[in-house]
Amino acid sequence: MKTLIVILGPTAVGKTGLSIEIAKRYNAPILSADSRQIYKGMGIGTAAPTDEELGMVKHYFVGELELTDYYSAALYEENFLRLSEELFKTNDTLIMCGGSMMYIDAVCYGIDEIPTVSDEVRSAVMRDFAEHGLEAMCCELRMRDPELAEKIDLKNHKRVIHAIEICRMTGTPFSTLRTNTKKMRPFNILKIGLTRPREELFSSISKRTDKMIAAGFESEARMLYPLRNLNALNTVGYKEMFAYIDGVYSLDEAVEKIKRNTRVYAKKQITWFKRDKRIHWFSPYDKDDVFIYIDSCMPK
RNA sequence: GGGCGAAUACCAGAGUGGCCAAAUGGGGCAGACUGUAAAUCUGCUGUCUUACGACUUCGGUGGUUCGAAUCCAUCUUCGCCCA
Repeated sequence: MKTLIVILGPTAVGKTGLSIEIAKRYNAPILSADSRQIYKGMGIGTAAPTDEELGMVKHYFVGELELTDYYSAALYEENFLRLSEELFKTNDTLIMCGGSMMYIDAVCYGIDEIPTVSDEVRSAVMRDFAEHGLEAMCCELRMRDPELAEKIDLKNHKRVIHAIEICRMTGTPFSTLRTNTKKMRPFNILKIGLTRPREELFSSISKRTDKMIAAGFESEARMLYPLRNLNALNTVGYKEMFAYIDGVYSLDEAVEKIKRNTRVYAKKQITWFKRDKRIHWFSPYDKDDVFIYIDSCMPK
């Protein structure tokens, strides 16, 4: 039986380091589960594995996409499953490492089949939203899919807009496409969550941010600045650096904002992962405990 | 030594007799989440497990008043100015 070891946890907790050690020990490649490290040119700001680290263990899904590429959790699921099937032919163990909650869940539990929204529909909906506002969109949603309108957060324009996109796209209510069923995978999944006391995590975030700056984050951001409107760059770290380049913040202010927004992000990750009872939690310092746990779960 | 000003919840900072447990911002906490998710959105933030409720607060103390964060006296601390 094949095994996928999932290393997850909030940002800056120490996933990369531990995943490499586990990878070496089990002679397994690492499949990153990070919605931003997957893009090219964002290595510093996303704290992606360094060239040295990439040299130690074969990594996938790191620095592969162009910033202009469309991507989503569903695409990730598809790509991941195809790749893992291939890799499992020669490996008993694969490692997934990352903190993108939805990507991890898409692979572990599956995500419903929903057609990709065409550019025409998307821009038409966006235009309507810009012209008529959120309330009008909510009205449309109540008409097209009353069931969903009851369920989703109508103050969250992203949700409302997407729901309408799907309804218009398919001609059927979005809710009929949501099966809410968990898919089975042809491999074992072992979820290792890394966690540390809040204060420690926050100080780690602070230190890592300072390191990014020292490592040349500003010039990386300046390089990407012309592309700042791309979704891939609607990302903690880059947003604040772009505001600094625009003169909205001083560098110090930008750094403070980055630290704060990274803390917020880490909290959201923690909140999400809390729900998943299949995760076994460890301190990143207790490597031996992690190894013992993995060994005890490995089929032999 | 003298004069003036300030002291408000974790921080900053409004409030200058009742509508004040006290605006607003920051920070913090909690939550939602099925297609760009490091996105987007929500709630809480004096204490009392929940509150239409109760209790304790606005530097300290003592007053005035039916009623004080708001007025008076005094003390303490800080800032500025004159010596």
